Amino acid sequence: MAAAALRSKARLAGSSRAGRGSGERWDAAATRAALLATGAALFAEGGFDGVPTAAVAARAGVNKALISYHFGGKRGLYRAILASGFAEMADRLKAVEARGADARETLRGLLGAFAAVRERRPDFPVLFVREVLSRGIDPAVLPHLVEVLGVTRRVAERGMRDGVFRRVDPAAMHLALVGSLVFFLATEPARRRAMAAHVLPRMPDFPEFLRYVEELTLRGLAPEHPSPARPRKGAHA
Amino acid sequence: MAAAALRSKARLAGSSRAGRGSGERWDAAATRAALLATGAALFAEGGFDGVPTAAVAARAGVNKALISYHFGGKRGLYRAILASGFAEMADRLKAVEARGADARETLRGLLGAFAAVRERRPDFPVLFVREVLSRGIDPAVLPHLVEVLGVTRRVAERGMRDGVFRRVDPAAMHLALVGSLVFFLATEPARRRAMAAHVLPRMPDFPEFLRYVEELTLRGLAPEHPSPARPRKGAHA
DNA sequence: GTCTATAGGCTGATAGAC
DNA sequence: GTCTATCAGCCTATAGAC
Repeated sequence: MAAAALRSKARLAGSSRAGRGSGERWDAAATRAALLATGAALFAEGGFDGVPTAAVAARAGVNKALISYHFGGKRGLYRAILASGFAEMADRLKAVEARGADARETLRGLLGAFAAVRERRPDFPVLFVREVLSRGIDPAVLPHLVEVLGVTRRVAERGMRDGVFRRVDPAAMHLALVGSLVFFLATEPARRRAMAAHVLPRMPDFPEFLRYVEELTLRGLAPEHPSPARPRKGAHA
Repeated sequence: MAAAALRSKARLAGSSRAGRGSGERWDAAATRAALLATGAALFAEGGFDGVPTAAVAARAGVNKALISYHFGGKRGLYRAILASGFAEMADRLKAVEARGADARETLRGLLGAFAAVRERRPDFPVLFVREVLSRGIDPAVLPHLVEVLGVTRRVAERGMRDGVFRRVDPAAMHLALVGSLVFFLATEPARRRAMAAHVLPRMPDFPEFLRYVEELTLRGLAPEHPSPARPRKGAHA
């Protein structure tokens, strides 16, 4: 997690930075990437107010002053971290939606997208919860939130239209789904620690939990009768 | 929310404080109560690190130094707030369990207990989430958490034994249920603000959401066949 | 772009009078 | 039990050298 490691990682994923003169070819981009990555990890653990900029800079192997230089201050860094996480989340969900599968299959895909995000950005769920707990949602992330809401709303509506879901409030479905997943992920570190210390019994890991939520939701949303709403056409299962 | 109001509120709910000499009869208890109430509200909004002790003291109408005197410092006050909230939550859930109704009815009762806690302590859900997000769960609240976990686990097991729930992991059921409810409540303030600013569409209020979760869970947990496991006895609905 | 040094603000805790 | 006054520590931001 030292400067070198983070910087070379950033270099590999470098955002199209063509070579320059001598020693400083990808330094700026690497600095930013290191600060974003370290900031995500530390802010997730301690919250915005709980982490000094010195800690972020040190663990990123970067000078304190560069936070102000590149992000305009601590708050700016925090915003940048959030925005990038939300953007990725929204993009993935929209990609699943674009596949155009039926409602049940799309819903499964959305759960899979959650798993993918968790894989790539394990800190994001915690940051997400912290943000939505805070006084006001950052104006920069709100559009992404609205997009996500739109995706799940459309799945719900499509499912109801096609007769594979019973009549429910799409927003309630969204909140229940997102809430249980995000809560699970956000509290996973604490749960893991408690289990390691044997103060909590064994609890499911994320794949197991995902399966439970998927099953519960698909069963819980199933219409009363095998296939009622679709114009007409005999039962199909 | 000034000193006077909080103190008299505390006096009414005073914890068996017999009269004393002259002016200071219930002052100490009232001071503690005011600090606990104000602290809960402010820490919920801003988090532990986000709220100065001066702010808590001022809004409680109490002197800053009394936080150290009565609670041994800021952290001590925070702990006391958490502990009392968790204790009430655990007590309510156990009371529902003690009613001894069948699993489905008990599950409904547990959801009702959530609603009751939210009524009496609107800040608790947020504090709960913040706590479980933090580095380590406070040793003082952990026992309560384990108790809560035990209650839902027993409901799940009983439901499965009686054949009214299909076979699921009780811990997964617990996490999905608690997660969606707590997430809803913890994010309600932010959602409300966003809806007032017309940047979010209308979303369900808590009673509506509770009904959705109850319905989803009971349907989603229902066994495949009307009444399979219970020794024998024809279908019952 | 990066780094050092430092300014300036705020915070939690306490000593000691009442 | 309550209050005033004060202090030592930490934290963010920036000026200016390289």
